[in-house]
Amino acid sequence: MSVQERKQRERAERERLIVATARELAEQQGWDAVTTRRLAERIEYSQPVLYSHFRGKREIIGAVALQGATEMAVAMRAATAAADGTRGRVTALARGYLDFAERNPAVYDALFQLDGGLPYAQEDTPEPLKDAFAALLETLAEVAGDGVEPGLFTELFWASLHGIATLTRTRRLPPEDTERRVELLVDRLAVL
Amino acid sequence: MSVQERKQRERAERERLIVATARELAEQQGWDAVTTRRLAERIEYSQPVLYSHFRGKREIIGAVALQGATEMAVAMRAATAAADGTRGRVTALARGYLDFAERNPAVYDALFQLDGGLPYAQEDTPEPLKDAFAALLETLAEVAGDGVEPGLFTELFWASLHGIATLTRTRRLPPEDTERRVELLVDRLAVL
DNA sequence: GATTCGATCCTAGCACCGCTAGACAATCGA
DNA sequence: TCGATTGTCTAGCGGTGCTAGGATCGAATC
Repeated sequence: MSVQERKQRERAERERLIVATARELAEQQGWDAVTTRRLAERIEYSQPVLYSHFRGKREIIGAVALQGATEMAVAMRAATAAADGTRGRVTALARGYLDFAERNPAVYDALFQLDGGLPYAQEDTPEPLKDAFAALLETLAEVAGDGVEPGLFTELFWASLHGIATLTRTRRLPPEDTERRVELLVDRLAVL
Repeated sequence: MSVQERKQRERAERERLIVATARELAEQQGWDAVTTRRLAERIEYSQPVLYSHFRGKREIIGAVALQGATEMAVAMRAATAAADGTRGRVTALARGYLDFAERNPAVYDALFQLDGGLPYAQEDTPEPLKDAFAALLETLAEVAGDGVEPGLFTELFWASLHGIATLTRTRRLPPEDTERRVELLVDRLAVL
């Protein structure tokens, strides 16, 4: 029994190593640089080992996304907890979101740009994803306004942040005005 | 002279064929399916011919993007022209934008998701891109509100639409509520 | 303690990718 | 008619994601 348990532990450890290495490589050099060969070399195993843990590259992206979702939820809750007042919390949330996206571009891509094979906005959506959305909802529900579903409002607010984050990072929006855009967004969208 | 002119014409014609074929293939099967081999086969030339017109695949994406920007500007102006009242025009603009994105996903990707090697938000930004932004600005300037730069407001509105468009297409937002999101967006962001 | 047997891992290879060097043919100007 | 230039192609480079099949190793059995 104990031998099997040890093997299982080692296997789980190796899986964590794969995900961590993929994430690290992606943050350092972008997801294009995360090839199965390079990844295999870094974890000091051969390529096929990756396929004994994940169906393919897509699933590895998905694993990074799930890890990222948990961290993102933590980051957003920490940002809002440190802020005062309704308006302050909403602004802090928006900044926290964009900050996370800027600091963890590869994770953000895994979550919201790339195909990680994860189901979103469904019943079988993984818990970390639901929780990240919940973290947004918690703060935004109180500024949705009368007669507006908090969920719908959160989706819209999220979409706006997502647009800012992605367009800014791909240099389609000049980065220097981000703060003003955030303030305008909060001012207009939120009912304070 | 006339011989050279004919050759030049034929060359230009072939370039149009490449761009049109790339776009068609991308809309049919996605950009991943647009490989230089397949593209070459479809235009009935060998692969290297592509490289006598474009530096590489990236530039082909850029060419599709420019074509798409022109069409998008036309589509948005048409949408607003057919609408009545300030609010009607803004709503029509938003719908027109999302409609274009949904109907031309590959072109939309070339414009706003993929790397086509084009400079955005700069002095040397190609005219079609500037004009597409101008088409947004024309309608949105009048609802920016007092003391808010129309350009900044347009960027934010655009980012929100972009977020809705991309998150919806990748199934991260349920598509059935798009119309309600648009109405909420217009209601809140625009100063009517 | 030797031997079987199953799990584990690696080598080698598939078909495909973007891109390019160099051979070849067609066309042009002298 | 001949050389030079232009245009196009074949073939190939190093890379990709992924997998088949063989080697190896350790645990369990005799």
